[in-house]
Amino acid sequence: MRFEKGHKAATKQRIIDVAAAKFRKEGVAAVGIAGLMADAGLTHGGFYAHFNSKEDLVREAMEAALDSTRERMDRAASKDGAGLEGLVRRYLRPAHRDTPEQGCAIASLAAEIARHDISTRAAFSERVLAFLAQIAAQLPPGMPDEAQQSTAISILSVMLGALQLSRVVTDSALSDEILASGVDAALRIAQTPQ
Amino acid sequence: MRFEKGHKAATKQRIIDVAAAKFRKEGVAAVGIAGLMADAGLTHGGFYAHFNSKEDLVREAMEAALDSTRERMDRAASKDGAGLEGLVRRYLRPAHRDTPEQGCAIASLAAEIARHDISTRAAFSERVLAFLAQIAAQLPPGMPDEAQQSTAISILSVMLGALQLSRVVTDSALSDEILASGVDAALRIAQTPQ
DNA sequence: TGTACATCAGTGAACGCGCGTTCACTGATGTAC
DNA sequence: TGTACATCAGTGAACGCGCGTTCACTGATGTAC
Repeated sequence: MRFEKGHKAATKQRIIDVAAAKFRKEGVAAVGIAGLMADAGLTHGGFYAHFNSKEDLVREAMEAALDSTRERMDRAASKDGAGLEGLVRRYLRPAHRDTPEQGCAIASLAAEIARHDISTRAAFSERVLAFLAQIAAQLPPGMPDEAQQSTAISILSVMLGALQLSRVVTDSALSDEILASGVDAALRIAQTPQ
Repeated sequence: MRFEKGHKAATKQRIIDVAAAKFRKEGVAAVGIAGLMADAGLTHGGFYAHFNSKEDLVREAMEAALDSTRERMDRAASKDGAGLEGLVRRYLRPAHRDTPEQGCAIASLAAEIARHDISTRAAFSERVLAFLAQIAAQLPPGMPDEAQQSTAISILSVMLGALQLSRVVTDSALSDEILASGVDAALRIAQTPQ
């Protein structure tokens, strides 16, 4: 063979990683195959040796992005027993707002993915459920199961909404205030009995 | 003149209305000038008699969309003294989830607009502030000003986040649950003292 | 009142460009003899 | 050990198409004489 064993798989992973960053930063529709492949150090023709279509890459890149964000959130919650507060503060910090290319793909892509194929949305949904389970695991003990699910949904909603608002507004003081308000609200939702 | 007085202004308004719906339904990047003009009953060449660029239309259509949504929310809050609960329930009802083309452009377009020109984002910001003021006006009396602003931000965040989540998940029971959880959380945020 | 001309919203061909996708080809390596 | 061939990841030209934008033109009307 021309290439060492595992070379093709490594190339595919590189394309996925580049795509996961570009999609989050620029939006799926704004990213072209040629530019993407160039960023991965390849020419566009080789793309279809790795993926059947752009939509296939969208699904795989979005899965990779969401999995990596969830792992980061897990670490933020575990570190020093920081729990839900650690997770929420990590999610709603300025560094996350300012680096969407490494950030949560729900915040950067949910509205766009909602207009994609059902199969892409299904894969997205699966990851949303994983996020919800992760948040639920950090809730105060003694909460009934349905209340846990509902509370986790509300916390994820406020995190998403606040991150997006903080990214779109042009007043940086307001943007910071949005992040801070999101943290407060998320923690209050976790504490308030249903 | 070939056309009655006000004809050109009416045509421009028609283009804006069509664009406001298409952008919200399909995303800005996915909407082309030619298709847009065809939907307005015109040919694409005439577009630049009304707008300097697509970006100009994006700004105007987004403004129109946000203003109309805010008016609807105002009516929902005023009707029968429904207040904040009326507003939130209207925002997070299945009909809103299912008709993004007539719905809130913050939910459908915030992430995409965050990647646009600063001037488009500034116009967007202005409307976000108007939404926040509108929500603040519905909060229980006696809340300090900063708490009002912070609470309004959190309520808007949870409404946005929940609407987007409800649109992207593929399980319709979960989607309904997300809307219901969003309503609960928004109302609890309004009631909880800071 | 009748004719010539000015106006201008809208038309449609054309511009260069990038899109997603296909495909014949390249060329460095491993394998067969 | 040396040569011929098979493999296959990656290349780059080409496909039809739609993009945003420009521009010479149309043609129905209002105005000037």
